[in-house]
Amino acid sequence: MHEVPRVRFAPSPTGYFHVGGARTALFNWLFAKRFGGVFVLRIEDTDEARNSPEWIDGICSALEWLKITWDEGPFLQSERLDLYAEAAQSLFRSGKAYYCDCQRSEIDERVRSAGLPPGYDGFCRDRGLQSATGRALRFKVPKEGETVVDDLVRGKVAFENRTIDDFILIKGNGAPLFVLANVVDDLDMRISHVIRAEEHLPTTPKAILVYQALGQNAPQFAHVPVLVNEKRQKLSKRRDRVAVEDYKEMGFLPAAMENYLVLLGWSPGDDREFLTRQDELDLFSLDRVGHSPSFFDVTKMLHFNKHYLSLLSSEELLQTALPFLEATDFWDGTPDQRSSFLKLAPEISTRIGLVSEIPGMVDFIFKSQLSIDESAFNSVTTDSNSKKLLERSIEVFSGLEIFGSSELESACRAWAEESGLSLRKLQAPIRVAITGKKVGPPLFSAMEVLGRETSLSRLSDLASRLS
RNA sequence: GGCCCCAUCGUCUAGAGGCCUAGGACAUCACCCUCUCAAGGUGGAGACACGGGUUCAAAUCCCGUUGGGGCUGCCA
Repeated sequence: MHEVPRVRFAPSPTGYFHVGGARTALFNWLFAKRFGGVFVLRIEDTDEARNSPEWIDGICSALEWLKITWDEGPFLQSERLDLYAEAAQSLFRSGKAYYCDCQRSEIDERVRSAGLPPGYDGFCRDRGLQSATGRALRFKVPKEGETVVDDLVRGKVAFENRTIDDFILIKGNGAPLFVLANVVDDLDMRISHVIRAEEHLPTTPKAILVYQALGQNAPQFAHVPVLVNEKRQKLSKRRDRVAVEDYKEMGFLPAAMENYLVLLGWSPGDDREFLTRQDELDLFSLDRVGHSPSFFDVTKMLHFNKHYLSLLSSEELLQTALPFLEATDFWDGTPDQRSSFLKLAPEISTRIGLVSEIPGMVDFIFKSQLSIDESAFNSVTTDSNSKKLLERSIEVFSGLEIFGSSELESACRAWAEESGLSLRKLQAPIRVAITGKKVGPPLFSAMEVLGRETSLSRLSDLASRLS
């Protein structure tokens, strides 16, 4: 490569930022950064009817969340309309494009009665129409020959020109269609590699034809496979859960999402799966991108999330948990609360799959009034020994010099020994009394964090509720 | 309908003619570990869509079939 690559990510702001878009952006970013290149962010908002400016912020913040940074942009196509108009005029003047006043219904009618395949029939191709309001500008596709896309991931893909309709360059309202806008911008922004989803492959010969008509060289293309749902259909905003924002709110870590996404359609070639950003940078290449669509499997992404969660330090876990804690009614972020959280953090990081599970895992420490799960409470009441065990536990724990997890544990083990009960059995009602749940972080650590006074009072609280 | 793409365990994939009795990971099952639950460990089940070629040899190359998907818009 003689020059540093310049790539672009060009989403259209028609909804929440899509996981498929995130993967495309990531591939672009990795490709550019691996070779010291430039990543351009461009917003394709030429269709007024479908775009909404508020989605742009969402796209940018999702990219930032994933640490996919752009070097140039965001450029808005809506602010570059004169550039497209200029290119369109030059195409018209050189006879490479023509004006058309056909309505869709007229075209359909003609095509249907002539028994032609759906598409434009070239009705205005030789009518010599001049520019007028409401008239669209169409590209005059050569009748002969073929246009070859030399794709970096799929190889050469040939399209016969006669199968390509005279497509629209400028709409009747004067706005450009994406093919034109894309070509003009990619030229203007000196884009060297267009890396995008496979769904764009069929429109690529059109773009190439426009480059040729403009007397310019086309960039290199690389079409990466699409992401599909469980029915193997392209992920869609309407029917599938695709918003990056949603996954963030569910409690996925950006590093986990990135690691999962990079493996969708690409692999490093060996058995490694956990990859750091640096690994990805060292290893990513377009020739290792696969050719078939990948199912976006949240279950596997959850596995990556667990892994990255378990890697966090206590302080990091607190930081990532904060937005979720602050949404609860028991967290007020006092130094005491923070230090309690930090003490228990190592015990919870391997017990959660999502950051959003953290509040439910630690609430018992912070709630002044413990609520006991119905099923947990039932499990205690159905065991006739529970009350005795709880009362005895108070005696055992009260005698402790130090209320620490190892002291609590040894005391329980000794008690289990003398009573002939298993530790498993013995701790069950205590756990419910302390945490209000049947499962949770290790009991003795939980009690240590909670402290002697609160622990003992919770034990007697539950004991007194039993007959 | 036309054009184009794709095809290895349920899923993500490794595999670029002999290393394949097809490897790994997720999910799943069993066991171990264990104060609950996780985590971790060990093991099990589980795939080259089909049919023809080419070749001494094919998951790998070619053709076809089947299946899936995308595009076919004055959306991107």
